[in-house]
Amino acid sequence: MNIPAFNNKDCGSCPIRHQAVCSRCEQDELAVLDSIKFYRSFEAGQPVIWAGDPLDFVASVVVGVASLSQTMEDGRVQVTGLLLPSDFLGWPGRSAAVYDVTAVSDLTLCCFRRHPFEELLESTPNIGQRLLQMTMDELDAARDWMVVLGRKTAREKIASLITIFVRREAHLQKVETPDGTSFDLPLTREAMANYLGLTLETVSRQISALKRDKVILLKSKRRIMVPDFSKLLVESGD
Amino acid sequence: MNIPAFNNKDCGSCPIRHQAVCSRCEQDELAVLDSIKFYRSFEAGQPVIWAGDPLDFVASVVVGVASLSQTMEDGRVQVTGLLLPSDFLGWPGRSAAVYDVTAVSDLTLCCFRRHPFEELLESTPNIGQRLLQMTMDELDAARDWMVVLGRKTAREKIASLITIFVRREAHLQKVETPDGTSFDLPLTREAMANYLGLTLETVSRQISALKRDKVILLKSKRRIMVPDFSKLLVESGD
DNA sequence: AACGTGCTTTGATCTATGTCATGACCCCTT
DNA sequence: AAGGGGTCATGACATAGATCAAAGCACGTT
Repeated sequence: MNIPAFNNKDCGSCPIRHQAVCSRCEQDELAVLDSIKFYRSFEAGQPVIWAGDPLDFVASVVVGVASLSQTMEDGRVQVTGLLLPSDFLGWPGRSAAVYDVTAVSDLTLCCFRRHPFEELLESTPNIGQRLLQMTMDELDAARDWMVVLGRKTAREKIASLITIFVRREAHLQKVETPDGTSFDLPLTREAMANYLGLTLETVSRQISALKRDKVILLKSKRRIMVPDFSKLLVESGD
Repeated sequence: MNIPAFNNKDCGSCPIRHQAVCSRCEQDELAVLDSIKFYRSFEAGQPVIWAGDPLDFVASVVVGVASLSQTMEDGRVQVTGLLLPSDFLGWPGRSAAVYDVTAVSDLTLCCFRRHPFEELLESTPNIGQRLLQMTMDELDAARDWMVVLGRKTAREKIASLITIFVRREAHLQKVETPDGTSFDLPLTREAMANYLGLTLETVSRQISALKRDKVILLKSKRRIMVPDFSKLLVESGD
């Protein structure tokens, strides 16, 4: 039981300082945010909050991946969002979580107490305007994902998911061409299935098929290498 | 070629005055908005804008229904959003449309020139804050729809879509219980299919099945009556 | 009244993906 | 080394929904 530590509590050297909801803030605004912030960490697999539970903070993802999901009465699960570093988590104006939130990998959140944060949204335009921008981007991403869920084949779905991880990895490594990028899948086959609207067996079969067709190379069950990104893009259907 | 007219250009008696992006505005703020606004109307079936085309306004839907959609290279289409009266259309901060926008029924938009509107977002908190609230609600709605696309059966999808229309109709008529609500489907079978990630044949078959099972009654191919809303909800899977 | 067009329904058949079942692999504990 | 839990791969089979095809219906036009 090792809770991942995050010891760097200084905004000045925060890894998401210039992408997160606080990115437009000046020193004085940052000081106010600092007074209502605290960090929380979660182990991979642990729940952050369940839908309907009271939630008195909002947060930025600092390190790791979180998922938003909904579960139907009979147990069917759909993941409706992946939150990567700098993404915003929370529902200003609501006192309870709307969706289940789970730490997919080890996760560190920079949390802000909800009430004072809501006051800052009214009083500090740089925060509200940045959050509006981020929320509109998330909405476009959600709409793009609907095409994946509604119209793509299983193979295209898997390829689409892998492109997300490749792009993220290339971005993190500041590489301009993503050819040859390799990385660890942060999701289990089951979690991928729940994000893609498939079963885990189909996910497994399609990954095997992409491997057989040399679109991806598997160094281990989790570690993937993409030799030719454009080939992957063709397989993803867009 | 009869473009639907909308002659009421006075915000004071605008039907969406208290739900739209302008809902929090005071008289003086409304006067500024008024100076950058104009109305546009579209016939059912007409395109409003294509993805990628330059778009120099944002808008509120005043009357009618618009759809957002994406088309894949091989022609597969996914509708990623329905915009009903008071919903916001547009991409502040972007000079081009992100998705195809189509008038599903006869449609009237209250348009604001984009550049001055963006300035208002900076200078008039009541507008930016309302837009943030609306965008977060849209994002939650998009995530709810992902469950429909990813995890529901064809029958559940149809039932889910009908509940949306029933709720809207009951809301418009200010009826508290939606039992017995009747209304015209604003979408063709094909448009429903594109929203639900199905083919039009499957849509047609499932509507026939729900009719056979007395979940819905069809007065004509388009006009629907829902005798027992709770029965419909059960069929929708949530 | 006849015709054409867009929308819808329905039938027959096919297929991608789900379901069920088994075994492999890997890592941790004893 | 043996056992056990979590994860993953793969085969055999079932089925929901897609595809292909035909025809019905509601219209506006000639």
